[in-house]
Amino acid sequence: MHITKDLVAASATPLVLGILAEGESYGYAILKQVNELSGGQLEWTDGLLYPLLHRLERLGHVESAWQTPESGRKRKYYRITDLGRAELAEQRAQWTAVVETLRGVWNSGPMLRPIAAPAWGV
Amino acid sequence: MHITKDLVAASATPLVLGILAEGESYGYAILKQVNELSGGQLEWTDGLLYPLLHRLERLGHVESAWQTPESGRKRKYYRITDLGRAELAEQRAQWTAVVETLRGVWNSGPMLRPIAAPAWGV
DNA sequence: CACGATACCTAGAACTACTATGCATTGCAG
DNA sequence: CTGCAATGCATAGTAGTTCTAGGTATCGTG
Repeated sequence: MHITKDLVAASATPLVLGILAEGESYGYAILKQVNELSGGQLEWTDGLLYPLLHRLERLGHVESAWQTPESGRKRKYYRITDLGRAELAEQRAQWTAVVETLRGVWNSGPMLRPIAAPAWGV
Repeated sequence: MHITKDLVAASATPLVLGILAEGESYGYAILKQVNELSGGQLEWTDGLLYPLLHRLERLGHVESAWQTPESGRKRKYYRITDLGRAELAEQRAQWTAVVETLRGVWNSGPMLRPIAAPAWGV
């Protein structure tokens, strides 16, 4: 299953903030995590993630710091800020609202009768 | 609560297909329905909806036909096609997958420990 | 010492969506 | 009987964003 561009875009920010809410991490690791975590359905590229991280930092939702492990390359670790946590909560609320609306439509709730249902082709 | 542009974009197609899956309708009515249905949270404009309907028609997901009611203006009624129903099912599956992934992150499932959790600021 | 994996970054083309505007009809308030 | 709000549909063009493609560099391993 290939996931729509729009859906990928809409879920990117809450996913990253959600992951960082559990602990610091860095770009490459986040990438692997998301790709595995979704069973390969969300095919993120680094070209998607890095600009997003930069944007989140510019907005003050995350902070970053370089770290050089004993062995291996330098990594830029990201940490969520209080503002970021607030944003995450906001995003969760929005997702909940939209999912509720969709569920309403998909379950054909009684409030969803069409306003007019004329015979087709008259 | 103002809903993100991305989220609006991602939910627009499944919402419209979902509404039309319950019966024919026309632009203006769909607009009112969505705005009310979401408690005013999804603020759709006609400039968003009409191009979307045209696109869905171009893709063969919906069909349209003009109708003139006894009283009132002419309306262009839209009806979902078999292809559209297939697309709707596909979209539902995608939404489910993404929502599941998000839920996993938000609930801090045990599989979501960060790969490395170094002391910050070292 | 070469190659695959790790790790990060960005310019610019390619695409897309939203604003603003336009048109036409109907029904109701004044 | 007139003028305005609501109904109803449509699109051009800009303003914006996103993805592709490429670039840099280090490390571990065969």
